[in-house]
Amino acid sequence: MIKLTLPDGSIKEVEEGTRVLDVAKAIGSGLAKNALGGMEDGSVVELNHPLTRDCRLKILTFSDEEGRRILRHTASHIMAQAIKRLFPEAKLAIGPAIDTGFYYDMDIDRPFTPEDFEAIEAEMKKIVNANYPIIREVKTKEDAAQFMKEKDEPYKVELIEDLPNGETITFYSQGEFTDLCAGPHLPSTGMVKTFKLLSVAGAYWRGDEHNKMLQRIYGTAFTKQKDLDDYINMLEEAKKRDHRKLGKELDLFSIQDEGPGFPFFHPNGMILRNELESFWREEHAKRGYQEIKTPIILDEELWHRSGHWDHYKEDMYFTEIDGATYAIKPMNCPGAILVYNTHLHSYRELPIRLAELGLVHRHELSGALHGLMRVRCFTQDDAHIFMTPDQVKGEVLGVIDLADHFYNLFGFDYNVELSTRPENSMGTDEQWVMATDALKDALESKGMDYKINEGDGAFYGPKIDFHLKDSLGRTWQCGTIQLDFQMPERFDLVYIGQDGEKHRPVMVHRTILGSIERFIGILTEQFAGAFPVWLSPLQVRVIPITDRHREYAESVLMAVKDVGIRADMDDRNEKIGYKIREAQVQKIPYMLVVGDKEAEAGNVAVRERKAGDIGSMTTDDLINMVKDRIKSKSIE
RNA sequence: GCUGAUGUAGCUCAGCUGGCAGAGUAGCUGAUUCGUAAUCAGCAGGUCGAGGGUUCGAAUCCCUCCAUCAGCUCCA
Repeated sequence: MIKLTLPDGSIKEVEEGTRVLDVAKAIGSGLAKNALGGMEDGSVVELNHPLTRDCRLKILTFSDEEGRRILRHTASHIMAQAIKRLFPEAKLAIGPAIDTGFYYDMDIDRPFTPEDFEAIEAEMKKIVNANYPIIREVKTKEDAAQFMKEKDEPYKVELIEDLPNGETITFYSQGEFTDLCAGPHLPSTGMVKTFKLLSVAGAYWRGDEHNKMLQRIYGTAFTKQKDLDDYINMLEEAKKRDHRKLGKELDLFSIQDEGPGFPFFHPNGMILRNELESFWREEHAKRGYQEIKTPIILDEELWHRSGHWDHYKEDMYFTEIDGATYAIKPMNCPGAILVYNTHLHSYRELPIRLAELGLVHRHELSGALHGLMRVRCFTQDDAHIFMTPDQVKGEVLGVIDLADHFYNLFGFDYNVELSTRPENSMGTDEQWVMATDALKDALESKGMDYKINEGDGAFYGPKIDFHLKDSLGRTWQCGTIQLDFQMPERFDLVYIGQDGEKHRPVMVHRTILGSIERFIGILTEQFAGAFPVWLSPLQVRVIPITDRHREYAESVLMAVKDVGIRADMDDRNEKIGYKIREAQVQKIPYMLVVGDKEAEAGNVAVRERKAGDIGSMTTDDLINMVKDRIKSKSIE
């Protein structure tokens, strides 16, 4: 007998060799029905896995991330099997589960169309109904390679050949279909009840743009039809929150054929943007930042000195002035450095925090452009902090706190990544280790969870990145903290220390919002266009019921505008429902309906965009309520 | 940049195997003066993304380019 410790702490004794599924059955038939796999001492195992030692065991269901992955991985095999039946010439590459479903990469000359999905799904249904047992098998590397050569699956052969020698190589078979796969899988194809193919797109073999482009079919799978329906519904809802759609509807910005990736901000968008920027300025002034502004076009020679020429030229735009070449800045750092170098600095002045809302231009690939999220010109809420080496930790912690402050204000969830030394970077290994450890140390002393992104740092130093989610859950880098020992060296930055000698300062590049444009995109999706009152382009709309109330409405409007609230009046000759609907569609936070009753009592009938009609109050009370909301930056 | 899809009125979209370019909505004009998500009528609105080709005839078929969307790659 062996002892299993279950998640609730209870201990279950079973015979050695008992399968995970049998344990689930012994616990309860409901659990057995929902079981998709097991977690044995922290590693994922299949339902058919025999337990041979004392362990901690958890039965995985669809509510576990790992459980979902097992289901969806099996679904991807079923899809591959169906495609091989319909298109035997398709060559299989890889087919993993992902957070929202699964995909399989195939090499086939004929492009898949969404119309093919129906046929593939129908074939998948047959495979599910046939309920083939899924059988695991181990082969030696030689046998495995031989097997896939015979099947004429070149991508699989390549995968096998890249595995270390002596590795056990597992295969999974269901019916006539056998695939190289590490597993785990469900015990049979009949357990994949609900699935749907979603899209097809190109993907490079092994993610390398020099390799052949394969076709990737995305799908998803659930245990219940309702969950699938909810997921499809969620995708529909997310489309309504898309900042590109809302940006047009709310007249915030536009992107035109005349300037791909170069957004135009409209009056409404500028109000929001200016509010955001003035808040940003206040918060930075409070924390000892000084604001600067540096030119957009600077001599090419500067970019040779900074290292951008060697490491970033491909992403830069250039222009010519009086026969000399100038670069359009892709980053603000060299400008900030030139400002620093206009004086000799004392250690007493450090840290010097030079902030800049700097407009940068970068040549992004045309296919990468995405609304305001990825553009070719954007305003970084940049700052460069010049400091002594022993001030680094304190400064980095200060920036982490500031980022947290901003993100919390909007109720954003964010995740943190630490990016290490990339290829084609400047400096010595020692400098990189030192810089990377300093950032790690700061994160750990904050007790923050973070993911390491190997080789993803800037060319001059490692970085901490803050990622925010859009309406579809895709993440976008916003804040960043980059530690730099290189530029101070290259520009011979110095400060005079206590000893009267010259010393080399350390430099931090950092953003909080990242790019104002991207941040506005994220904000739009987070609030589905119903911005917090303080950011709303229009905060109050006065709506007289008929012409005869116009005069009173005018006096209300004047009173509201007088205290600095952004307000207008809809005195068109339309029915009240029509005007309300329009204001509602524009997501105006407060609608003030005024008719006979209000004019007589000196009141306003208040409709809030989310709560609806919240009753009558005096104009003064309304003004105070709105002012409080604005002042507190309430997100409701 | 790559793979695939898409591009028709300000916006959302219809337009079949090639045969007079449409709807809803927004806009303008008039009527209606109305109590919390769409009042009625009329008018106007187009180089069918751009350029080339096939054809008696092209929004529709072919080619090239541009832009957008999804994904890959890349990145704030």
